[in-house]
Amino acid sequence: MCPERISIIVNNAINIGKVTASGTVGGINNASIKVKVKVKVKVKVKVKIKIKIKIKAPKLSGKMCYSVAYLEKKQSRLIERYKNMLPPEWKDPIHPKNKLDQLPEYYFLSAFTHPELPIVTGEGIRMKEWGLIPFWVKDEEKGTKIRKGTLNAVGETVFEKPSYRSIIRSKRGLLPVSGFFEWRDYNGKKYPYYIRLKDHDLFSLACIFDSWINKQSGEIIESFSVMTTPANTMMEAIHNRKKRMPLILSLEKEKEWIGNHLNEQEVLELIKPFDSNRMEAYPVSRRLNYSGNNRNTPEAIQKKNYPELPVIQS
DNA sequence: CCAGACGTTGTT
DNA sequence: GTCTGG
DNA sequence: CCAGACGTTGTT
DNA sequence: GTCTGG
Repeated sequence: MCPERISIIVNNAINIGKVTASGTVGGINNASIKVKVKVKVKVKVKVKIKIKIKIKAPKLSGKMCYSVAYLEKKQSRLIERYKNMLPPEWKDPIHPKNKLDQLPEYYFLSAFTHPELPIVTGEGIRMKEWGLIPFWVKDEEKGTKIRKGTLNAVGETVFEKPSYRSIIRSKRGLLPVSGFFEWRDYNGKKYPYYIRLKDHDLFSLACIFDSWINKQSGEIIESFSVMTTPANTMMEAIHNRKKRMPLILSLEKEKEWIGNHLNEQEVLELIKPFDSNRMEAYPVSRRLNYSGNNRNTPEAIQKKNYPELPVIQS
């Protein structure tokens, strides 16, 4: 129940002590507690002590999804892929609303550059920037700051976080990708892996999105965050102590996710690791480790053999 | 009451 | 170790 | 996530 | 916008 040791420092024997300690608390590993102590001296010997204890559960830490490949150039293919969940007018690929025809192929895109990508929503496919700016952000400076940390949204806590808790109920979307990248830490070296589905088709990363209005300029920024969930066995093997992966939705679940009649429980039901058996992964060039390089080249998804690296199976 | 945070990751 | 930039 | 920097002064 | 800490 109690941390292994707590030290209390009392200043001048009158008031204060503020202590932090960590250990196992109530069965929670690595929980940290903050103890605030108020001491009132009554007589020479008698002391009244007030202790307030706050237990903070450890953060769910996670490895994440910060880079993807998007290799589908043709908007018609994209629309075809998602047509059973798009509004009727979207079933016609030449409808004037469709302005996605200039999409290049993206071999490697880093979320940290806030790329603009097509997001499938209940209203259709809309371009949005990666790195969510919550609607309540006051100014551009704050928005720039906050979006560096909203590239991903932890599935288990998404109904609690101020940045996400309201939009998770109504603004859910899909980021179509060809694959994504994760780094494996082996003998102190970082090896990037390209991960995709065995069928090599486009698949969907679940995301949530928001609109932000710049009050100064009137500009509207549409942005999104990719959901994450605990890793499946393959993603765990790509090691990294983090044990997380992006939320991949199966074909059947895609439509449900972007629909607007799910309650909290039903949304949480969808936030589950994807089946390892349907995924594959292989190492790629360590050139991807350097953001100074132009990483958006076909080499990014080319398999590279590292003799020292044990193979990972799905 | 007001001011400030609001996110992710990382680590021994 | 910890922060910043990509 | 990764790599790379990590200080001060002066100036417009 | 809404919660937390002071």
